[in-house]
Amino acid sequence: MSVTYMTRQQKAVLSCIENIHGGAGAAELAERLRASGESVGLTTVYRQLEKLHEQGLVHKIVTDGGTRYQFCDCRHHGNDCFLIKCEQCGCVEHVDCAHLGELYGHLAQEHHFRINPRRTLFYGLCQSCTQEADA
Amino acid sequence: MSVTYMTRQQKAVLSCIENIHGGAGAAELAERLRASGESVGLTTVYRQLEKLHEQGLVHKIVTDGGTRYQFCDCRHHGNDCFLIKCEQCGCVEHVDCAHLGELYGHLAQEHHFRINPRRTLFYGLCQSCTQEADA
DNA sequence: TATAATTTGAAAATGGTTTTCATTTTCAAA
DNA sequence: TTTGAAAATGAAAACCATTTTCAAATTATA
Repeated sequence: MSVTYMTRQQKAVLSCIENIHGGAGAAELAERLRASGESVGLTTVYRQLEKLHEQGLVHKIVTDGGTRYQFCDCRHHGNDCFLIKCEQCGCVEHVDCAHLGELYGHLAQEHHFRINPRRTLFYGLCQSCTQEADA
Repeated sequence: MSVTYMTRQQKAVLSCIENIHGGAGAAELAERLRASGESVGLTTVYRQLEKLHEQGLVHKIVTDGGTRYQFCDCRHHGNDCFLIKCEQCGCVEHVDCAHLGELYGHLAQEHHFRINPRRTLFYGLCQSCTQEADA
C-alpha cells in the first residue's frame, strides 16, 4: 500500500469514530456523519471501519446485539491491555493490568493455548457501575 | 413451564450438541442430525439451541465468523473456566485454570472491575493448532 | 373420545453486511 | 497542463444467517 493521501470520507470516518466514547455501529456512524454535514455512504463507512480494524485502530466487537466499532490505537498496546464491556451501562473501557500478560504466559506454558491479546474482551461491571452496585 | 416430556427433536438436538467437541453452528448441527437419521428442521434446531442457551446448557458464541453453539453445563462452573475460540481451525474449547479466578479477584480488588466469568471468551490458537504452529 | 395447547418445519420475510459496477477522484508519467 | 492507470466511492442488488409466519402434526388435559 503506497497510498499517501486520505480521502475526505476516510478522514471523516476516522475523526468521527475517534470521538465517540463507547463506540458505535456502522449505521449509527453513518447517521452521525450525515448529521454533521460530512455525509459518507454506508458502504464506504463499512469499508473504512474494516480497514481501520485491520490496521489495529479500531476494535470490532461482534455480539448478539450487533456489531460495534470502537476506536483504540491498539498498536501501542502490549499484552497487558484488555477491553471490558459493562453489562450495566453498555460502555466499553480499556484496562491495563500486568497480571493479564502473566496469565497468557501461563496458558501458553502450561495449557498450550496461545491467546491473541488484541481481541481480549471481558464482560462485567465497569468501575462506576461496580461502585453503584456496592453502595 | 410445566412441560414434562421431551420431543424427539429436543432429545436429538441435545444429544447431538453434547457430543460435538468444539461446538457447531446451527446449520452444521442440522446437517449432522440429518446424516444420522434423526433429521430435525433448521428452524427447530435454532429454537432448541436458543432454549438450551437460555437454560445455561450451551454457550452461544457470536463472532465475525458466525454463531457457534457449544455444550457446557456452565451452571456447574466456578470462576476458573473460560472458552477459547481458535482463530485457525474455528473450534471452541473449554479450559479450566485457577489463575483466571485469581485475575478476577485482582481486577475486582485493585481495578474495581467486576468480571462476569460466564462470558469470558479468548481468541487465539487451540492446543493442536499451537502444536502445528510450533512444528 | 373431544378439545385446547404446544411443537414442528417449509416457506417467506428480515435485516445487517458484502458485492457489483458505473462513476468519480487521485496519482504519476508524458 | 493533458492523459491514462489505479484507487475510492456509493447506489443498487445480492447475500445469507436468522427469525417470523402459519398450517399441519403431536401431545396434554378434560
